[in-house]
Amino acid sequence: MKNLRTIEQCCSPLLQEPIEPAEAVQLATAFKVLGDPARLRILSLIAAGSAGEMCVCEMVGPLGLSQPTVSHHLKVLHEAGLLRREKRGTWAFYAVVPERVEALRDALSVTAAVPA
Amino acid sequence: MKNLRTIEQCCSPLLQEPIEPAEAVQLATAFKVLGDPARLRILSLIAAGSAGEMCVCEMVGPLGLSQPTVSHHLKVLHEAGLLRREKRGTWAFYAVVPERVEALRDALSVTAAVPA
DNA sequence: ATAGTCCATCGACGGATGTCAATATATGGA
DNA sequence: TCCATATATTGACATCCGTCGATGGACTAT
Repeated sequence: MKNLRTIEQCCSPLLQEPIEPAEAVQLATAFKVLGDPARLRILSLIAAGSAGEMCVCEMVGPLGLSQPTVSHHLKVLHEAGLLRREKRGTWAFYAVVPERVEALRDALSVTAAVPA
Repeated sequence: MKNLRTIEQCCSPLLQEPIEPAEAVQLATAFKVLGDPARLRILSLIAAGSAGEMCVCEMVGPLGLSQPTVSHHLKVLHEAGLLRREKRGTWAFYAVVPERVEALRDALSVTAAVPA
């Protein structure tokens, strides 16, 4: 698990221009993070919730996984830049970083993107 | 490697509605396919090429991988519905299935999608 | 028929990954 | 200070995955 901080510049649309080997590694690393059911459920759990954020203790039950396992997945998602972490008291609250998800989404664009 | 044929109905936007555990498995299986540099490069190589399709012998060189390895990745991409295969003579031509890529792209939508 | 080319499959190997129990760390309250 | 709660880390385990060499199967041309 390296190079997770430098994925920021990634995600040119791989179906439109030939992708560089190095960029392929970056993108693949990001998609690999999404390639686990537990992590997708964590993202959905947080994003579809009403608060926009969620503490770890609220996730363990619904996910049906042990607390260390949930903590592990949260770390992976956080290091991939997909989750923001805020510690308040003993609790750790996690929120989705939408721009990060959008960036990965844009990499899968088939037609040219509309400028913002 | 199972359930690769039934991913067709997948991909409701996971950040907007809570995702079902079974659907999370389907989606994760699909993203896992994208979570490899070689497979991303294969998709890009074919899609960014001028013909829209490419035979295996044209990929081995640029990818710098052995022919069995390339064949393995092509199989994975094909079973995931991301590549279409057509055999002509001794050659096997592969083409990207854009709708499949779009479907995965839509799963990462943050805002509601515009109906076609 | 024989040889050659293209592609897929098999078997094996090393490394990565998801999971949990046990433990550590930190924060807040009695 | 001491205990309880919340989270992170460690260590271990089984499984999965990417890779290659060797082989097999199909088609073409000579």
